[in-house]
Amino acid sequence: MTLGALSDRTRRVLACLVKDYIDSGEPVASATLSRRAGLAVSPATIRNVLAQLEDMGYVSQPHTSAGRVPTDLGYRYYVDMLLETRRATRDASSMQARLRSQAGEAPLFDQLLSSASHVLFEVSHHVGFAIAPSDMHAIFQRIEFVPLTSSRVLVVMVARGNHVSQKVIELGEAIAPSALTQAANYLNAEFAGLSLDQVRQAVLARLAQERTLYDELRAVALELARSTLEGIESPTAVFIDGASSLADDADDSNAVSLSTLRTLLRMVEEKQRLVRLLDAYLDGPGVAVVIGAEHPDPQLHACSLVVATYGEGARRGAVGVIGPTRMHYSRAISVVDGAAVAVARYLRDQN
Amino acid sequence: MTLGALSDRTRRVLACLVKDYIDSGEPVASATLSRRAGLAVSPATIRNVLAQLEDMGYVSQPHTSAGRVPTDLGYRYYVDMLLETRRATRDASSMQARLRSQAGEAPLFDQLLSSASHVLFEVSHHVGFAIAPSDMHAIFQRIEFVPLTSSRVLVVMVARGNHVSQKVIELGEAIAPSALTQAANYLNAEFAGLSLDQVRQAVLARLAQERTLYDELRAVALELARSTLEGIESPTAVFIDGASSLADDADDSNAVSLSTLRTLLRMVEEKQRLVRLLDAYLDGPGVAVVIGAEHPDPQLHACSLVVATYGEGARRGAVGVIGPTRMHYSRAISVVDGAAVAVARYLRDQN
DNA sequence: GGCTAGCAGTCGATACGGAAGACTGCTAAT
DNA sequence: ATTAGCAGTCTTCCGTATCGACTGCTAGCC
Repeated sequence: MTLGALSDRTRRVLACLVKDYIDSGEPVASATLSRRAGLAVSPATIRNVLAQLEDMGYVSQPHTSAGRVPTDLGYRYYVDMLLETRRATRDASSMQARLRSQAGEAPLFDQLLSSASHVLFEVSHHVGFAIAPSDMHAIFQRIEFVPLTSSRVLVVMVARGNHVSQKVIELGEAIAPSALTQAANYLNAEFAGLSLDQVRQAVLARLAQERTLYDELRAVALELARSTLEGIESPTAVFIDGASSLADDADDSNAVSLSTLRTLLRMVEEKQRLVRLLDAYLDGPGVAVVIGAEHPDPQLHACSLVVATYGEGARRGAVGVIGPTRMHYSRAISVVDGAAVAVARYLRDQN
Repeated sequence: MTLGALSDRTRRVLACLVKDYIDSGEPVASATLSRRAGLAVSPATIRNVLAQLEDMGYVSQPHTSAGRVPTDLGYRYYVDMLLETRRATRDASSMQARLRSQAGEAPLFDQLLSSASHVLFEVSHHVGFAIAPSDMHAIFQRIEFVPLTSSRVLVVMVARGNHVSQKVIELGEAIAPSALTQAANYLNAEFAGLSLDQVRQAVLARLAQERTLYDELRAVALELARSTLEGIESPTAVFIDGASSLADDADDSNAVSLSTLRTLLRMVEEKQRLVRLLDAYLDGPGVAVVIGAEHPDPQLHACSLVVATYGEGARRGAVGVIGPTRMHYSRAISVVDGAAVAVARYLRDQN
């Protein structure tokens, strides 16, 4: 469906209708459009146009004597128009400023993402989220062992981009603090610069090779590294803010029903569901919009998703907004785009 | 209001009415009570009793020809009966088992609390939460500095009870990794065993005294410690789970309205509000229940709160459940009590 | 051919009324 | 003190009537 398939006038009518409906939430009448679309034609003419648009599936009537409401396809057309015109006018600087004032000067990566979800919420008035890249492909920078008790160790692992993760390891036997320091030194010297995935493979390979354990220090270090990296891939870090906006959406009877509200709240809790959901959508760079019935999950047919990726290759994460299909798309798109750019810039600056 | 002010029969009628209403959500009729209360009296007699209870403010009628519904005062009486009989029959072991299977073998303190909020939600089907004690009174155990760049340092601080906090510090000038290690050694040797509050005061005092800086190493260490402890008191860690249950409560028209749902969702986001709320209620040990209009905030008049503290003195935190006034109190009370005991036991076991 | 004025037609929203059903409160009897 | 019986009250549910907001269509106009 190319953008040129509709006449210029028809397009303007559709755009005006969608905008009006997004603002008011009420079905839009032909008289209203005749007044506001700036086309100097009578309501009757608009009605003819609307009848065409309805045939093509862009708008629909809740009932015979009501105005028109955009269908998901109508929203889609409108959003595609927005995305088309937007390419020229990106402006990430205001978003970046907001993000900085929210996150502070030297945020950890997690703090940055958390702030991003918050700002996305504040600006869009919908649920905002930010998803970290999978840990597996993070670049190993440093590991540190902090003794808690004689046989229990806190591992702090730093990956490039101020990405910190921590874990407690229970050891079979007591281990001296000095041995821990040496182990950390060994691992830091040996593996810095590799991805966590590569580190894990390398560690396993060496453990298999040097089964003879002629060097006890090295054996301990490798064993510690193995335990640390053991379950690292499973949970992707996800930050969500603005669930309270869903209550506002549920107020409008024609926005979000209680059952979709429940679904969304569940998703906010069980964040990995959101990750799985996004995996299906993310391919190219730039902002993607998924509208209503375009979702595979029927529970989400009342929702739209605006999402953009940041980072490159395997080190890719996403930020975005979830709201009712009747969403202020132009604002959502620009804020999500801005956030993605700002996060990408952060990662680049942290070399 | 002592528990004895009502005759035995009247009390049984009230208890049965509350239980029935909690189960069904419908106003309870005199005929129903006559059947179920096990009192072998006719509905007419029950009606007389109900009229008394209504005069005393324990029950009310939604309208003239409806059954009775407990008032907040009625719930209060019922809950006080529960708390009275419960003292004997505490059983925290099943809760502890659940918690362990959720949190794993060697959880960080934060992980434990997060799991606690989750289990509270799962068992009670209402919003579960867990609040950490204020950081200020945590016992300093160990500090570690991890260099990120030449002038940026990641601080990892461990407090007793597997309580880890981290922060990035931006330094004015470059600092050598070896200096960081020495600084950490110095601080660990000097301050282990003090509360963070005490550490901070000691650090400030020494910085003021030794303004001459004759020992550069020590000056650097103290400065690092100062930066680390600078903003430590502000946010108390709060873990909340089960916001999606609010959607279920909002289904029942007579449970929670959309506006209180909004208020609660806001509280889930802005977690510090919950902390402030609780500060008002927590005094003694054991389970406390706040019902409906007993809340100072009118927005919460449709909600009840079941909460218990763990820990002692200044190192005290809380766990609990929030739900509609029509809540399954007996289950909520026992699960909250169990969780508090389990968390307290964890802290004790971590020496 | 495209545009528009006018008009009949459709459907939701609102208000009203009456019947059914669920309990209660009261009274009088036990 | 308890209870059976009954009148009274209020919600809920349905059907009907009216009002108002739009549309679709047709006929006429540029």
